[in-house]
Order: sequence, then structure tokens, then C-alpha cells
Amino acid sequence: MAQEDELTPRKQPRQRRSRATVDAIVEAAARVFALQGYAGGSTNRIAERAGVAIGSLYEYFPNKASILVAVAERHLDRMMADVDRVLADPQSESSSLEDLIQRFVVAMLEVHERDPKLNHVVFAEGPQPPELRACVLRLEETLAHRVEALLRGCSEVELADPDTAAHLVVQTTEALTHRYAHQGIHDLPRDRFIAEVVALLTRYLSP
Amino acid sequence: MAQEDELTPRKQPRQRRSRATVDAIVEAAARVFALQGYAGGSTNRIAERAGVAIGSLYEYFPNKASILVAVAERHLDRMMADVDRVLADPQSESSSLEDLIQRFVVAMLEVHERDPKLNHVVFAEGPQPPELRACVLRLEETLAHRVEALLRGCSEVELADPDTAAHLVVQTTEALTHRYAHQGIHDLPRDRFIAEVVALLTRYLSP
Amino acid sequence: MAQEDELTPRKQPRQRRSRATVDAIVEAAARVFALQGYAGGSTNRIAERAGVAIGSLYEYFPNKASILVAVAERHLDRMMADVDRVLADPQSESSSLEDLIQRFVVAMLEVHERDPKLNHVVFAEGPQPPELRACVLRLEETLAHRVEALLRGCSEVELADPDTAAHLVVQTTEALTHRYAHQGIHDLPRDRFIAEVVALLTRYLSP
Amino acid sequence: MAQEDELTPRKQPRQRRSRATVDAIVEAAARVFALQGYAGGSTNRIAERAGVAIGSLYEYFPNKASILVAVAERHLDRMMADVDRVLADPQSESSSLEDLIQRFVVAMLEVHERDPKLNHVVFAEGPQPPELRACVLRLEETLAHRVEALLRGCSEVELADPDTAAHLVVQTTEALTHRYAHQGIHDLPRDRFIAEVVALLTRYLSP
DNA sequence: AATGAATGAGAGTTCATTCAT
DNA sequence: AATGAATGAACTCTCATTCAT
Repeated sequence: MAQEDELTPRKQPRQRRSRATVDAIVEAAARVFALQGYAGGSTNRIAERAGVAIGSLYEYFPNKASILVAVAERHLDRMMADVDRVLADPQSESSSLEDLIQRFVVAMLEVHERDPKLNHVVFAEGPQPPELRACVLRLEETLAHRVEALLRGCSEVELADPDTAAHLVVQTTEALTHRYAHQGIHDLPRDRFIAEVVALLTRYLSP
Repeated sequence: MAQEDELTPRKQPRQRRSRATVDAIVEAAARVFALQGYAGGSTNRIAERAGVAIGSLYEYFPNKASILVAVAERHLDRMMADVDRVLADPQSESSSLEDLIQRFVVAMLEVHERDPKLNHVVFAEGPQPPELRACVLRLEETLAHRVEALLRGCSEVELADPDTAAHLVVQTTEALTHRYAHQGIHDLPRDRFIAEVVALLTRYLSP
Repeated sequence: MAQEDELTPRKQPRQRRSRATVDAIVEAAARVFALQGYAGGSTNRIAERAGVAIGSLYEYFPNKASILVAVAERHLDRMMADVDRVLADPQSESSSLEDLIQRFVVAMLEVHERDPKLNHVVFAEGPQPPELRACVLRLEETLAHRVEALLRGCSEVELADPDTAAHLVVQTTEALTHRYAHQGIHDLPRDRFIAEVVALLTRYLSP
Repeated sequence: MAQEDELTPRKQPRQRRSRATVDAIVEAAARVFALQGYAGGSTNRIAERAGVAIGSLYEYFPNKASILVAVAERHLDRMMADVDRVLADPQSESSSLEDLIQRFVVAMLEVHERDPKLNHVVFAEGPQPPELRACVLRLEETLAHRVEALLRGCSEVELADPDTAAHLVVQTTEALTHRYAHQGIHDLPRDRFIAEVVALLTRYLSP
């Protein structure tokens, strides 16, 4: 009775051709979902955009939700890479807390501004099976770890529970930048918004 | 004269019987959407749960999205009322900033804990036509106004731009309590979470 | 088991108020059918246009088809009256066959040009229950009788079977003018069309 | 590239299997429309009769009206073929005008007698989108051309405007045989009817 | 490995008609 | 006589998924 996983890709595409097919499907799905939403993006349209027969799509993915999971994985990986690039910047070493926070907030905002529609689908509109939640959690954990490391290396900060603080920083930044990129907040201009979030977090971390 | 509005109720129910019908539909829709999501909640199921014929549903609502708008309106009204009840508490007058914030955060958290699934549908999963966005914006504006009034009445606080600060407080609280009620944050226990958010906001407002 | 007639009005409206109601319904139905076709014209819309509750409509008509029958009756009566007015013209007495035919053809064409959409519904698009067929047949019989009388009074004409000839004249005129009013024929201008039909019929009757 | 056409088939069926499916659908639709009328013939019933899933029907036709168009196209093609077969008869060469007309009238009558109900749906009851009108016009034009050619080859006939005359002949024959097949005319027996129409047209053409 | 024709449950919605008031 | 809220069968059409080729 134990069935194959319902939400992970069906077969590891080992050959190069298959890899390309899967990539094409994920790429097409990302575009279709961003354009039409999760409900509005049909698997047939995804296959069509990917230049692949619908049957082939189902060779690699057991159902629609699993495609979203794959899209989310790729999307979150890219988000992580983008943020990492900023945090790994050599300047980071010698920066003040405020500078660090500023870099982080801007990086998150840019990430959300890159493809806000797809973001909305992945984080909000689409189904949230455990697999996807796990993805998101993993990203958040990683981000929190990076932030925590930064905080520990920052002489201005002296925290009782840096782990929790880091998570709150990540959550707050995530939520506010997502919202700002998606709908804006009270007509706040971009730099005012950034300044305000930076102030919020800086004061939180350096009382 | 009547218009071609696609998202507002079709006719004002004047007789007592029809009022009850509309209420039953909205109530049933709230339950169905919360249980099955927006896409999974069919209009037929809503009508059935409401104990009403599908035709009657369409007497009052031109389409499915308009039902969600009605559900959202009712839901947001209740959220507003719940928060207001807390903020209007006579104790509020003589409280410290931290106490005020604590009350607000707890109120928002309770609101999100009341029906987190429905919340998710209204704020994230469902379609977001301008009508619904307007509802949400109105709620946020009202909340921000309440918060701003509190801040102005609080001697500890001295802000250059209380309007913007109030909006950020509302957004941050909204986002974090929504997320916490929906998925939790890093296994943080409830009171720790509250304490952390209160600290975050208090420091933001009283530097 | 013998049920009340399915296609005749339900009750003779004897009182003046009821008469007015029925008239309003029939008038509204004529407009609605002409505008939206038979299938597209809903009984609710008819009632609304008539300024009458849907329940009242069903007091007088047992179903939708019976409304069409009533509309058809009124429409055909008016057609008959219009044609009669022309044929009864004092000039008619002393006219040549060609003149007579010309008058008849023009009268029929004008009748079809008056409300071609309604005509189409009554003669073609709508359901054709026996009651409606009877109406149409009655009209055609009456027209044929008028034409036959004219032919008999016309010295140029000497026919073996004036009855049949009259029917063919009526059918041909009916069909061609209907078609011309509805879609035109091969971009033929109006007077050319009339001349041609007149020629066709005149030669038929005076070999 | 593909377009948003609302009334032309969705995709060319290339494989033999799909060709058969489309044929089955069109054939079933013809029978269903003839039996129940356009409004009464549901797409589900058509699919069922065709022995095909409703989804397959919508693979090939974007909506119900487009099925009618396909049915009409096939029907009109067959009408044209039937009439052509008669007109192409070697006897035609050496026939008198009256013989020619007689052949034409009988052919048209037989065509209308073959499936009068379907005829009614295609020509009168169903929706008449431009595509369908174009079909009908094309048929009429072709018929008129054939008739004109015959007339030009007929020594008895000497017409100022053979084009117009041909169109009137076609229209008149069309309308009268349609009506006769559909409802009869004044209890006229079939051969009397034919004789009368032939007389009408012959005199028109040879004054 | 890939195709794409075929599937069919189920979606949202309409509208002729009824009946309690 | 009149109302209009309520009905629900039936409609057109979609789309995730399967499977013969």
C-alpha cells in the first residue's frame, strides 16, 4: 500500500536530455504560474510552453503540486544565492550593525522585487504541502544561520538568545519586504521603507 | 441605477427571509473556504452547507469571487471589532507603552488564531480583486489610526512621523502574528514569541 | 389526466387591469425576443421589462412558449392589418395586375422591414408548436384569400386554379421579402429587388 | 500562428484516430440537432451519441456554436454535391429550359426532403454567426453560378441580367422547397407543387 | 523515452417554473 | 391578484491525469 512519494519528482533524470526536459518544464511552470497564478496555470499550458508533450511532463512529475514544489525549490535556491552574494561581500567584515542590516534588507527586497508574482504563488497562493513548507523552512533556517553568524561577529551586539533574534529578524524582513514588493505599504517610498525597517531591526538588536 | 458590477452582491435582501439566506450563505462559505481552500470550495458545496439551493446563492451573488469578498468583509469587520474591544479597554489610558503594545500584539495574535485557515484564504490564497484589497487596506488604515492615536497619547513616545511608524507597527504585527498562527516560527513558544515582538516594537518606538 | 392547454393563455383576462398586465407582458416579450432572440430572452427579463412580477407572468401564461404564441398572434394580426390597409386602398379597384402585385409586394416587404428580428424569431428561430403554426397558416390563408379575390377581379388574369396560384404568390412573396429584409439578396438594391419579384409574379399570373 | 477564433475547429486532427473522432462528433451532432433542435441538443448528448467523452469533443471544438458550423459545412457540401450531380447529368446539355428548371427544382426539393429538421436548424433555428452565413452565401453563390451557366447555354433564354435572374431563381427555389418540405403548402400534392414552381420560374425566364 | 488523443468528474452558472406569503 | 424568494435540473466547458501507440 505504501505508495511512491506524491510530491517529489518521479525519476532522477540522469541522462543529459532528461535533465534538459525537466529544466524546461520547471522554467515554463515558473513563467506560467507567475503569469496566471497556480490555479490558472494548467499543466497542459506548462507542457506546451516547455515544448514538451503533456505525457512527458507526467513522466517526471506525478502531479501538478509536485511541479510547484520543484519551481519553489529552484526559486528559493536562487533567493538564497542572491542573499548569500550580498552577505559574503568582503565589505561585510568591517561593517557596522546598521550597514549589515541595511545590506540584508535591501537584498531581501530586491529578491522579492525580482519576480513578485511567482513569489506570491510560492509563498501564498499555491498549495502548501509539507515538502514545500520544508523548503521554505530550510531557506529560513539557513538565512537565520547566516544572520546569526553576522550578529555574533558584530561587536555592537550582545544578545541573550541570538538564535531567536536571528529568526525574528529574518521573519520580519521576509514579511515586510514581501508585502512591500507585492502591494506597497501606505505609499511609502522605497528608501523611506528601507530606512524604517533598518531602524526597526537595528534598535531591536542593539538596545 | 443598477450596474454591471462583477463583485458586489446582486441585490439587497430586503425581506427578513432573504437576509437570513444571505447570512447563511456567507457563514457557510467561510466554513467551506476555511476547510477546503478557495479553489477547493465549490459554490455547490457552499449552497449545500448553507441549506440553500444553488440558484438562491446566485440570486444574491453574481459569482464565486463575490462570495469571497462578502466573507472577507465580514471577517475583517470582526477582526476590527475584536481589536477595538481591546484597545478601547479603560485600562489603556494609564498604561505604559510596553503594556499598550503587548495588548495590541496579543489582540492581533488572538484574531489570527481564531480562524487561521480562513485568514489564509482571505489574505493569501484567494483571488485579490480590487474590492478585497480595498477592504484589507481600509482595515489596515483604521488599525493604523487607532495605533497612532495611542502613540500620541503616550508620553514615552516622541516620533517625527507617527503616521508611518503606526503603519509599520501594524504591518509588522499583522505579518508576524499571521505567520505565527499559521505555521509557527522556529518552535518558539507563544509567550516567548509575544515577548520578542513586543520588544521589537517597543524599542522601535522608544529609542 | 387531460390537462389544461399547454400553449394558450391561462385565463381570459376580463378585468381591465388584467388586460393591461397581459398587454404589457406581450409587448415586453416582443421587445425582449426581438433583442435577444427566443433562447436568449428569459421569462424573468420579460417580466422585469413589463414591470410585473415573475409570478404574475405565470398567472397568465403557462410557460415560455405560450408567450411566444401570444406575441406571434399580435404580430401576425398587425401584419395582416398592414397588408389589408394596402389592398383595401380604393385605387386597387381600377389597377392593372402589375400594379396590384407591386402594391402587395411592397406591403409585404415593409411589414418585414418593420421588425425583422421579431419576424425571425416568430417565423424561424422560435419553437413552432401547432398553435403557432395554426396562427401562421391562418394568416397565409387570409392573405391568399385576399389575393385570390383581387385576381378574380382582374380581367388580365385567367387562371385554372386561382386558389393554388394565390397561395404560391403569397408563399413566394413571403419567403423572398423575409429573406431580403433579413439578409439581403446578392447586394440587390431595394427597387431592383421589388421590380424583379413583381416581374416574377406577374408573368406567372399572366402567361 | 494560432488565433483566438471562436467558431473554427480547435485543431486539425492529423492522426487517423482523431479524424474518426471528429467525424463521429459531427455526425452525432447532425442527428442530435435534427432530433432536438439546436437549443435542445446538449453537447453532452452529442458526445454520448458520438461514443466519445465530452472532453474529446472540446478538444476539437471550442464551443457549441462551432459544432453547428461544422455540421452546416458538411450539410451544405452535401447539398451542393447532390444538386451538382443532377445538373451535371449528360442529359442536361440538350434539354429544354423547362426540363432544366424541373431538374433543378426536383433536386432542391429532394435535398430538403432528405433531412428537413436539420435543414431547419441550420438555416433558421440555430445561431447565425458570420461563419455560418458565409457558408450559406457561398452555397447560394455557387448554385447561382451553376444556374447562370445553364441559362446562358439555353437558347430559349435571353436575359438582360442573367446574374440577378439566377440569384432570384435560386432564392425562390430554396425558399419554396424548404417550406414545402418543412410544412407543406396548402395541402398541395408533391407533383402539383413541382409543376407550379416550374411554371413560375419558366415564365420568369422566358417572357 | 516520448507522444498526444482521450478521459470524465466536476466546476461555475442559468433560467423556467413554483409556492408561501 | 400579486409578489418575488426559492428551486434544482441541466447546461456549457475545463483540466489534471492516463494510456495506447
